[in-house]
Amino acid sequence: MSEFYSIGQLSKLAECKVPTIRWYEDKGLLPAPTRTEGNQRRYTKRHLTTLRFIRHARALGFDLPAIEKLQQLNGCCYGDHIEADRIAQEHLDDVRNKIAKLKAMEAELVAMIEGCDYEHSHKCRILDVLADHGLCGSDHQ
Amino acid sequence: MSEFYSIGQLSKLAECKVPTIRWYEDKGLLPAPTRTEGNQRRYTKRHLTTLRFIRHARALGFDLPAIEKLQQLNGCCYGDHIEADRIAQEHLDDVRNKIAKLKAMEAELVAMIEGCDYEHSHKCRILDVLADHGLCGSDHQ
DNA sequence: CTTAAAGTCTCTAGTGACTAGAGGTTCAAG
DNA sequence: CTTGAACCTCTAGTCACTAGAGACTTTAAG
Repeated sequence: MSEFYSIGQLSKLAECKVPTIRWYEDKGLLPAPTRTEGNQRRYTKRHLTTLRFIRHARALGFDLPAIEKLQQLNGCCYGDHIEADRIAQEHLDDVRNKIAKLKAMEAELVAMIEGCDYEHSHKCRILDVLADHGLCGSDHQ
Repeated sequence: MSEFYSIGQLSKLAECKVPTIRWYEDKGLLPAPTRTEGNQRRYTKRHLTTLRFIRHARALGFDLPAIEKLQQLNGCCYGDHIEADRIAQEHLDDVRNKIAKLKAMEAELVAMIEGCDYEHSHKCRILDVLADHGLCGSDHQ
């Protein structure tokens, strides 16, 4: 078994685009790998694990600074566990806030679209509502 | 009643920051107002109406190209109504997609946080799950 | 061994919708 | 007339990438 992956191989294995890998290295999330004599990157299994960690955390919506903090915790002591929990909980709150906002948007959009009875009124409620916040029910920001 | 607003007054009336107003003008969403001899902007009620339309549409999550299209519809003919409806519906689908994705994230975050029983296992499930996608249930991207 | 194709390198610029700041000018009140 | 708030333009920064240019390296076929 060959020990090294090129950036393209790593890209396929981790389902992460090549420029994104380089970008993570640039930002310090993925350690710089060794290079060939011709200056091309050669990665190890460890890099693959790290990259998968990053991608998984991204898929869950963590931002890069949070991921960097999570990486520094290795989970072997109680403090690490508490801190990981705090970061995850904070992010969960964030996600829930976003959901709430989007649901408010959704409700208002539905009301707007369904309330539009052009056939009868010959006025488009969608454009009316947009023009006048007073015409819509909720107090979105 | 004075006919004109300064950019600061408009800002307060429309609850929109001053640089944002200038930026909308730059992007062609808000018509360029007249200027004083000293080159300061002077807005009319019409500008206020337009700016409120933009802000309301933004609050509902429409992006600027969509808002520009909506502005060009005045709602007085059937075609306008159909088009406004199409744009709104498309955006609603978008919003619902985002909600679905966030809910998937939420579920997985909750599972991760609640499944973390550090007291017993002395391993932090949060970090474990992030390191290995296989440990989590869903097929988020 | 040569050659061609595919892969890789660095660097810059663009995305969306603003926001922040520098450095200078104008307005309105007293 | 002075002062200070508001205004002007322009540039750069945000986030997490993505796209592209132009040059170099690696790999597989012949």
